[in-house]
Amino acid sequence: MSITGIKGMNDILPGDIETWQHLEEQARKVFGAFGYREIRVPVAEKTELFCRSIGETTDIVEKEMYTFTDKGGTSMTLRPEGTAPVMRAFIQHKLHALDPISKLYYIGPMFRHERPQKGRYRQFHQIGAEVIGIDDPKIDAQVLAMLSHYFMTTKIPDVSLQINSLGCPGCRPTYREALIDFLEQRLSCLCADCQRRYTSNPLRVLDCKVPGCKEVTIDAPAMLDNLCIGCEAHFTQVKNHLDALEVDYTVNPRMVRGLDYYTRTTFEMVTGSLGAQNAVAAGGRYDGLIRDLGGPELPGIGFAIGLERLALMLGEQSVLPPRPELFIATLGEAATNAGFSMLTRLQRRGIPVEMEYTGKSLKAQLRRADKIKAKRVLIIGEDELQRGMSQLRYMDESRQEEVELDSLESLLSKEIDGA
RNA sequence: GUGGGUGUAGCUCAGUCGGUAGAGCACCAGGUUGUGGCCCUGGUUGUCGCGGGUUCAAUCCCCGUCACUCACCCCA
Repeated sequence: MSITGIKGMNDILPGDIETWQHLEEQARKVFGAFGYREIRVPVAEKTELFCRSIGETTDIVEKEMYTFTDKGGTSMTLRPEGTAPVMRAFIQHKLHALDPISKLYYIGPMFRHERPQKGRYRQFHQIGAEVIGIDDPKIDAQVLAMLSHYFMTTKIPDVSLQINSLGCPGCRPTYREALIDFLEQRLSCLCADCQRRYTSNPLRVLDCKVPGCKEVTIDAPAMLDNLCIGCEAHFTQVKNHLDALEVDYTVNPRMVRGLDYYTRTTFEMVTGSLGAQNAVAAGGRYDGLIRDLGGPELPGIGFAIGLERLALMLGEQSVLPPRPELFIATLGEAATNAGFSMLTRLQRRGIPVEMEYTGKSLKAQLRRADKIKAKRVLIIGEDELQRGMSQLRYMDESRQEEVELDSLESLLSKEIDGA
């Protein structure tokens, strides 16, 4: 039995990779325009970083982390998400001392030991963005405007933005108590999962899909009705700015987050076309995280986009691979050697050129040229070579003309640059 | 961690009410002693996921196992 890859960790092959490159290029372009710069951090961190940031009692920390001890006895973990490592780097290198405002983005793999299914894998990829140092509601709106714009430019179909506010350490505990009181009276009506959630994470009961639970919680107190004055004002302004920027959204008062560090504004980009995995991007504000990790008292907001999910939505092979500008077909050893030199010369000029190396029939060479969708084919035969000529065939138009070998390079350069 | 589905050619799948397998696509060659896409002809490729059981005989039935997949939980 040959060796196979690890469950839930996938290869991205040529043919699919073009879609990924497109998604990444668009992100660099869009995020760059909004003033974000890339940061690269390691895939592994000390385990403690994730325990402290994500929350000890979250599913991620309790059962989904790839944690191991290295030879020096340090407990390390393959990052399950990107925000905590970026904040760690931000604090460690004191980036706030250089500039009070940081806008950062990252692209890379994350790891969670879950049971794989459609759109959910053990190694998955995220594009994330973070803004540190601004708590103005305008930045919340701008982050959402950028996220929406990214989805628009990448032509991801059927997504909608949902927003909510989770309050702050001032108002959330009060609300939580009120919710627990409400649920306590109706505990027997809740599903088994929700009875468990009641103690572990009561807010999650609001997010339950079981019809019975939905019915019970229909009259439950909502976070949005219990925000403190500051959070209330912040959320209102976020909505006003979103309206002004013409960003479409709906308020979903039941949206909850899986990570403990979120405060105030939270949001998800959701779709109906991915089965159970309806979130393709998610994020929110985390005003206490940097301080909790031992850094300065600075607010932050950010999001992460799930690349596998976007690629699934766009469809495999949705982005075509680049076409070779030229395919060199030759007949006879002398012509083949001349063609091989020509091939390398053109490639050094940066022009994508291919040829057939193994002396097959002209028919076979043209078949291959057609298969790889070469735009042109250069045919060099014995007699042409002696006259210093060649046939340049334009495949899409099924026509060809005789050109001097010496003038080919300049001709090609002109045609390709002119296009 | 729990439950369902599926494992036959590189891919998508058919099939044998138990007698060791086929199609389409793909690939290769020829039809055109030097010209692609369409068409025609021919050709290559399989431990029928793995292990055990029943049987004269198992790819097919039974048991186990592994893999993939979807869903629950949770999440990007």
